[in-house]
Amino acid sequence: MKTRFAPSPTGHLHIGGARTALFNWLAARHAGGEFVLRIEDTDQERSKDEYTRDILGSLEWLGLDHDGEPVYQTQRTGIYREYVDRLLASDRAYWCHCSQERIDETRRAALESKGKPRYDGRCRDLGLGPSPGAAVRFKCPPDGETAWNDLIKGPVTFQNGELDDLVIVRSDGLPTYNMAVVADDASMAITHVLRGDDHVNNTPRQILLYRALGVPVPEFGHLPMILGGDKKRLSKRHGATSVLAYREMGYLPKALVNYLARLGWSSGDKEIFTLEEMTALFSLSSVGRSAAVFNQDKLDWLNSHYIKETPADELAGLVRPFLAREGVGGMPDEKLLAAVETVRERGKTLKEMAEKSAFYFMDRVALDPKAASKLLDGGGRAILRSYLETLATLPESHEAFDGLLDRMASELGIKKGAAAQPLRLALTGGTASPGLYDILEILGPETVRRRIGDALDFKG
RNA sequence: GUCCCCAUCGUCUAGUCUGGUCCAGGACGCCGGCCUUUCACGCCGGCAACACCGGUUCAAAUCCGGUUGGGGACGCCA
Repeated sequence: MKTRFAPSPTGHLHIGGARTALFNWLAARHAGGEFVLRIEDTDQERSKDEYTRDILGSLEWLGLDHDGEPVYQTQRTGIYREYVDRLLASDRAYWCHCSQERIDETRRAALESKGKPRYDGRCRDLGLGPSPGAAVRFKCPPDGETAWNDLIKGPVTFQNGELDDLVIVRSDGLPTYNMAVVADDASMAITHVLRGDDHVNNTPRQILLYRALGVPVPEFGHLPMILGGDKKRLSKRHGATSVLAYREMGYLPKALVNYLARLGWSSGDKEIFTLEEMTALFSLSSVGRSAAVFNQDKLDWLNSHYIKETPADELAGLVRPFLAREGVGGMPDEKLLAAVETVRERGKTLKEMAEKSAFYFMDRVALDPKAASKLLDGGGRAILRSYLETLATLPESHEAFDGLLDRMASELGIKKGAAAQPLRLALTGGTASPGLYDILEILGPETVRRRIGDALDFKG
């Protein structure tokens, strides 16, 4: 088995493309076959190198390695020329001199009369030759039907009469998508073409092209679309769609891959999969046929799961750049590690973890005004002063802090929670945080004293 | 408009091929409780679906037909 992922570098690699790549990768790896990458850059207008880099970087981040070097369509024009010549020579294609205006007009008229917009075949039997501005069209059989057994959808049939004579070489000499894909997949010996559902209606045209060329037709499998919450095809207006945007938001590649795999594919009740497990279990026959709605809550859950599993030192290294974005850095590894551990179960993303742990590393924390006005009244300040006194007598160890809250509460005759909140506010600036004993230990006596002092000085 | 495809909890899905074991299972989310120094984590419990109509059959989520709904495609873009 040989599969390929063939994105066009006209935008960032998005969620849908990533899943297509993943399924191609899984199918190939499961079968011990090859997975190759082909950059479909024949659209001179919109293709950009930065997008190619984005696609390559995204796949690498996801851990989807490809065999061999990526193939670029713009470097294969000789191959296309060869295939087109064969079609021309065998009278399966012809030169078309129709102007863009005439074609547009025909289409407009067809749409107006509620028909299917299609080329009327004016140049089909004119025996025209090449000329500047001319295009080459494929002679589509007017009768009969073209069918295939889709690996995911099952049997699909199209009446050839529905198809028209598609352009296979544009007037600029470059092949169009359908021609290039067929020439490439044929010459690269691709055995299984797995792509988005939006390509089903290209498939009969391509099969016709394969047959006209007299080359083996590969197997086809069309993956259901990924939709947004409104059940419309996932797009920018649904929020982040590019793979790298998810990296920026603090998602782990394992989580994204796991999520994407479960979008359309399943293996019984299993939800958590490593790439290795997916590879072992993957089967196109267990890929669903209906479109799936992208659900970030579930992605978040998976991300939390993988965050919980990540070894401490690795996790600390992953959070560090996010902390830098929060404006803190230069902390010793040991302190970073301890701090990150306290937020490991409190953040759904690396970004959230950084946000929740930044207070450890700031010179001064800004007190949440609402909480301050509520907690730093006379009583609250008295509690803080008690902490100052008590803490001064304590050795700086976690064991020493043990039970501190209980002692303070009984000493002051208040509830444990009431004793904790003013201190939490002073130390972290807010009312929700990791455990106070951990914070006391990580912050150290000097910082603790200073922050309590700052809170006592706070003027609402 | 034409063509193609799809249809189980709010969402992802198991079950559909090989009808009965499914008054439909799991997961996310949601709700309630427990734990608790806050927030989380964790644990326990709960709500929640076979789109509709006909047919076949002793029996249908599962097979057939239709309806409705949804998606996709109709480029010298890919």
